[in-house]
Amino acid sequence: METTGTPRRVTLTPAARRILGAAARLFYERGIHAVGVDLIAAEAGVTKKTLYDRFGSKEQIVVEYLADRDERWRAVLARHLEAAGPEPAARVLAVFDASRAWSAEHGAKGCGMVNAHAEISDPSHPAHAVITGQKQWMLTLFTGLLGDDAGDVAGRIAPEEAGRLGRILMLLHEGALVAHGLRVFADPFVQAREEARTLLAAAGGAAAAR
Amino acid sequence: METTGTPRRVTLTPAARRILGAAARLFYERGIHAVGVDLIAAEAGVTKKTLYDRFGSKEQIVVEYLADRDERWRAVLARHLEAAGPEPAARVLAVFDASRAWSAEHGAKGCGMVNAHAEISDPSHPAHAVITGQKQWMLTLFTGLLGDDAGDVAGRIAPEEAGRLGRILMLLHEGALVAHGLRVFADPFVQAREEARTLLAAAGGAAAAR
DNA sequence: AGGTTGGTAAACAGATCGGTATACCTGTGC
DNA sequence: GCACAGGTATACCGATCTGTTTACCAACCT
Repeated sequence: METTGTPRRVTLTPAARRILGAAARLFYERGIHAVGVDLIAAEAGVTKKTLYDRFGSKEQIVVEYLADRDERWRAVLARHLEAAGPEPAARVLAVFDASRAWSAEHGAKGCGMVNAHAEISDPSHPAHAVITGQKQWMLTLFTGLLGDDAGDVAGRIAPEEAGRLGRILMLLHEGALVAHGLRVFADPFVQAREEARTLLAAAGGAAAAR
Repeated sequence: METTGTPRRVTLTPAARRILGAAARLFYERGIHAVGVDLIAAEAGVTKKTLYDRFGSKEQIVVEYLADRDERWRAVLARHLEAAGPEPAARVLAVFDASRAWSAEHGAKGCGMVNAHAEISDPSHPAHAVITGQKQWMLTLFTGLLGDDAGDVAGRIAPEEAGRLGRILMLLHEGALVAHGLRVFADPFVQAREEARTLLAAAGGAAAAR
């Protein structure tokens, strides 16, 4: 599973790192349009000139923010997947565990990609590809965990069934992100994980019986 | 099922109606912060003075936009529920049908409430209550359709099970809204509806067997 | 010794933001 | 006959927006 994209268009000097850190926090908490570059510079303890020397434009900071957030999420996810072992069911459940841990620390307002998408109308905006890219990647992850990437392990299921089940898992996962961000009810990731477990047990049972 | 809230803080003169219509379209398509009052007034064919005479502030237009969108969604939903008849399972599936129809016409960018929430950081903002109110109402709807509101019809299930299943349906529904808005895959409402049907069949079967 | 890199400090530019003010017009109800 | 509600048209306000400019400084690499 390669970590595609993110060729890092910007050299991350110490100041640039502080800018990106401040921007990430502010963009996520208050929204992209609501945060000005002056505020980002002030919070990073940096002058506006430095900010524009490093990033060139606010738009570029937005792209870098999203790409960086995606990268950090995938790193957290990779750790959970590694700890889960080779069984498809365990690996799928590990995704929900990873999301629960991630959201507890960085997800008080739900999915940063979905939130950014709400503020970006232009589909040709470079951030748009980062956003939809992550969602596509997550869908491929779910279906891949159940099908192709499962290898010859017990619990692997047929491709068409992996596609269908992967999409359902995707819906549960996205729903949990929203429910968490809007505090619809407590512990949505646990709820989603439990449902995923039931689904996998049925599918795995059927696969084992086949 | 009462349509609570929305006491309409504003007298809807013809001009005000055009303002609200233009604001609704622009806010949803481009985001709230990205749209200025000058643009709203211009699109509505109205002067800024009229706009401020009717609504008093942009914030008020935002609140009215969300409350109105919520109201119109509930009207569409009510029609679908009415056509579905008294059986809980049919009524739950009707929610997904309603969302599919609604999203095909007004949902190209996903859930307007979730998108607005992404732009509003202040929890004391009057729009915040409208947003979380709708989500809570939807959760109550799902659990109610399966439990209390089901009356003495066949297919009614135990309260704790209605709560659990209602939350799962909520996750599927929110996930489908996101998947639709970000075009993660085709026809997410159909996918969610199919899964809901499977879940309801299992729960209803268990209830019937009890 | 000297150029390059990564900074600070601070002023500035042009546009746009939400919101207000003044003057004038028109239909309706009493 | 006349006030009033609901408008148009237009100019204006201070604040904030993204982005630029000029001047100076310290560290590092050759």
